[in-house]
Amino acid sequence: MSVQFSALISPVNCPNHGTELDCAHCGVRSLSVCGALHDDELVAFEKMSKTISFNVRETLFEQDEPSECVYNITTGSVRLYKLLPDGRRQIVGFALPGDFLGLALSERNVFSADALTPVTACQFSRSTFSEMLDEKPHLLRRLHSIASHELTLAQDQMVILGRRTAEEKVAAFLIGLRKRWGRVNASNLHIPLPMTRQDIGDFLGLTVETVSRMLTRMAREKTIVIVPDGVRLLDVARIEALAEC
Amino acid sequence: MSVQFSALISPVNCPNHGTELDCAHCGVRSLSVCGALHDDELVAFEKMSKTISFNVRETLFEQDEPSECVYNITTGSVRLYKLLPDGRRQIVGFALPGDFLGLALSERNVFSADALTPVTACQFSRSTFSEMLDEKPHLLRRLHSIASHELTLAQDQMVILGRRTAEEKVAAFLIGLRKRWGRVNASNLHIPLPMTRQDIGDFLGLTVETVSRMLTRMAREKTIVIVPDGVRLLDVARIEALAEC
DNA sequence: CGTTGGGTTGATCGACCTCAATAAAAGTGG
DNA sequence: CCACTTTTATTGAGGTCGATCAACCCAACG
Repeated sequence: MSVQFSALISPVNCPNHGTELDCAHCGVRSLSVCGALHDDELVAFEKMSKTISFNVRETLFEQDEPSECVYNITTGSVRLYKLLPDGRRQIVGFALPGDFLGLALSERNVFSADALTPVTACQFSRSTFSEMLDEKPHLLRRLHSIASHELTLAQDQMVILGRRTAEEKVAAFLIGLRKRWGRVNASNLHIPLPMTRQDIGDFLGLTVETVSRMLTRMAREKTIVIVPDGVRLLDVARIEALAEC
Repeated sequence: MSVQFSALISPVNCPNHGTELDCAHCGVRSLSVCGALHDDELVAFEKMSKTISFNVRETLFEQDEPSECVYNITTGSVRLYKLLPDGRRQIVGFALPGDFLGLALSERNVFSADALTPVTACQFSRSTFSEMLDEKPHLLRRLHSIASHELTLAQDQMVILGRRTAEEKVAAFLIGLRKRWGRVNASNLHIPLPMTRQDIGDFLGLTVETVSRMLTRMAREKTIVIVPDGVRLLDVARIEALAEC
């Protein structure tokens, strides 16, 4: 992981020298917006982008601030959240490699984003990106398809938040993450959890303690094993039954 | 209301005779996808659509069924919901006049939709509509902008579901509806509630009883008045404070 | 080696749910 | 127009799931 990471952030040292090499060899291209582009378009596309990296806990952008850029995550994970004035927090999603941030193309950011792990991303000026959408309808089509998918996921999350028990929430969370990691990473029984228990709680509408208790319970019942930085699923069928029902 | 309604459903009696009159005089055009079209495009657009009406409780489409059509609501309200196998229900939204159903353009419906009141809508074949998007990038752009907005609303709803108290949920619900009715209907202190208390509960992750109790409490404290088919806001600032915080 | 930030575990509390009864409203058919 | 049923809304009493509060563990780190 650390090897892969340092290899991928190397372009950061010369951010204005976008070479063809990056996009052509990008592991997440097929998953991303860029997957919609032909090889020749990709060269122009790459010139408009800048590889950028963030350290752990570093902020990509903040809620309500003017939205200057959009991002395509290449490595690492990002948490996306909204804060209430009194400090309550709702995490609206976790961005993984291949995910696009800035779908709304709105004047101001509708949530905050910060890095859970070291992160690399392709950064585009929002206005440049928006102009590109007017020139390349198939890119817009792709973006719309991604946004629709996100909307569907958000609606699934509404079911989880509104109508499921703590145990079902945690099970659904694990199943959802497993599916998403599966797009990036073949191993699908080990689920990396780069976020804290607090983050999971703020995503599921639970407290840290409840998340911890549910995970320990599942571990006690041999449904999962808690490992450093994640969990390993032992009884996928059981977790899916909890999540689906 | 009943007069307006019967006037608007008249085209239903001759569904294949879309006349220019409808779109040109449509009260919600500027709010809808169709707002993106020029007058000349509108004629072609209209030919592809069919005015359709639904009675109270009638189903527009059901979750997981193949998605044949997309709809643009012209009058009435629709509830959109997901069911869990054990009967628990999460309402993911209410569609009002001007709202578009079928943003995802997916093969199968991701939620069910049925009419809360008599409803009229413009119906398009999904495939026809999708082809039209390829020909008219500005229509796609409009659709994407609507989808992004819906995504933002869904994320706001996640905050409500995950991190707010029962009273705040009901307050946020009223404020949200007020804003949306304001686009259709100028009167903004009277808020029509075409849905039942059960529906509101299933939207907010509460039970009927809790919704009823919160509304009665707000009425007792002179924040609102409960009227037939809706509420009237007395102290908007107070409700907004509850919703915002 | 003290400090700090996660994570776990236990005891208690309370917001909301559940269950039950009643009231009010809306259909329905004569 | 009125009995009758059905649906929706309200209100109360009591129970419970997850929150809160508090203690403790452990690993990372200067």
